[in-house]
Amino acid sequence: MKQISPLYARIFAVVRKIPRGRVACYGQIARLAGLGNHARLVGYALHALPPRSGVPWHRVLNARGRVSLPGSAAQTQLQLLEREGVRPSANGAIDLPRYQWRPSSPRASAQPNRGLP
DNA sequence: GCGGTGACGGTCG
DNA sequence: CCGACCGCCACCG
Repeated sequence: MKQISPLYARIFAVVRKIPRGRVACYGQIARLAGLGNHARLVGYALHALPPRSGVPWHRVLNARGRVSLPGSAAQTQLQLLEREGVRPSANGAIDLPRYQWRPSSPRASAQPNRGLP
């Protein structure tokens, strides 16, 4: 049994809040977790995350809308995303402005997320 | 206690 | 659009 740091716990908590069919980038998670712009820590935390944690780690992408996992794990993540209705564009990247999760707009009343077919 | 590493982000070419 | 460089911080040996 490993004791996770409160920092990790906060990161995991934020990732858990990502709705289905929606994605978030590492920097966004870091900011929501109160880590500032230290997105690397989020990646590190997710790396230490066991597969059965119940955390939707597959909804976390980098700022380019690309999967950062090396090897076959990337395929797995893409498959999980596609299963939720999130599909990459022709160039292989996910349309962030289209799928990115918005916990709550600073300027509520405006959700530029329209465009879903 | 120190040094290297990494599921990143932003900038430059 | 893509690739390379640097910075930033926690974890591991």
